[in-house]
Amino acid sequence: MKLGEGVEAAIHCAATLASVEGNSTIPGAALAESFGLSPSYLLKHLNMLTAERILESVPGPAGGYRLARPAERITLLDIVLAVEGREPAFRCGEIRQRGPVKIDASAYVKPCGINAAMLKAERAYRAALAETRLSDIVANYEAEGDPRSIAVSCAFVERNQRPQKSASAKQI
Amino acid sequence: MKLGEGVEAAIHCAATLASVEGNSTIPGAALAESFGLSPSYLLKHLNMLTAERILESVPGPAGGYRLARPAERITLLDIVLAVEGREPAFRCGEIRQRGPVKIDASAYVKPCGINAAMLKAERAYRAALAETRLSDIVANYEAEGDPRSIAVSCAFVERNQRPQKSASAKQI
DNA sequence: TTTATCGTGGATAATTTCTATCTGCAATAA
DNA sequence: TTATTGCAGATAGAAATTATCCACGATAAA
Repeated sequence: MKLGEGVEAAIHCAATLASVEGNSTIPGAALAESFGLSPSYLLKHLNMLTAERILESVPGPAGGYRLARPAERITLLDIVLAVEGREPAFRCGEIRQRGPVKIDASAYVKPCGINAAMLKAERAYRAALAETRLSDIVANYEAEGDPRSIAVSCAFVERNQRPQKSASAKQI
Repeated sequence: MKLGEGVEAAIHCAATLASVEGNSTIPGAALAESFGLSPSYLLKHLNMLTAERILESVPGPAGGYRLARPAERITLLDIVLAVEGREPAFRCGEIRQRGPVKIDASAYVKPCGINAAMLKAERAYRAALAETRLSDIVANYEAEGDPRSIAVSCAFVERNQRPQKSASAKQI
């Protein structure tokens, strides 16, 4: 069981974007630099977040990314599913049926109990992720984070956010 | 987020071994054949289960594998951790510190809030897995599984289980 | 004692997934 | 128009997973 490291980057970017004012945006390249990540690859993850309507992108010079809705309505589950995909971690290969003794497929119509138990656990996992909102992450960081680290973050946002004229963004 | 397919095989094997009588064993090759898996690779997973004291192995011509303790005291979590390892799915790479703006490391002594939230979710996942015992899986299968499928399983165990003289098994 | 069966561990290869980069294209503010 | 930015696709490298093979030690049965 493993999560791609893109998840961490995606959450950090979303948390950063939660701090921009109004409908301002931050360019993807700036986000990549602030986390020491390769821009090309980070954009892949940002695109996935955009495709899932978690971020909005504004093209053109002065463009960039911003949250598609308030941080109170974005959960960690939203972000994890956008980056990692919606498929469950456990996929039943129905190896029960793969042995040498072949019987009618109708004997396997009932879902495998093992699969059910694994999916139940994954529901618990997703439920826990769904309980944490992006705004909780930001609030906790602002309340308990080190002042020096917060100062760096605020300075970064100040320096890179770009106000947008209208609320227009990419409509898919 | 993904689980290796060895997990499914491991759980099925453990469930099968839960049906053998007394201290009898089943050879790994027989288990592999019954699930249509490559023997060489399945044995790797069985070895991990053995190393984690979930299975016991008996060498020699009449040897094989059996549960190391009653199915009531084996949970899905035991098996998943044995096969997939104990490391959490989310590993915080502390990308907060990787940007161009370097400040003292003491600013990052507090654990990342994102990491805490992800680990909390994983605890929920593991707790759910720990609630399901191997005996539950077997009982559910015997109660609700298709009779034809159960007949095949029982016949397989009958055909391949091998009584052992003593309770001796590999002592690591 | 000999032999055949079985588990163990290491080495190795094939396959897939993840990570990373590059390039051309579309959109848009200046 | 021009420069900046996001977007999509192709591609390649790295790493993990999956799979196979072989030599070895242990052991029950002949």
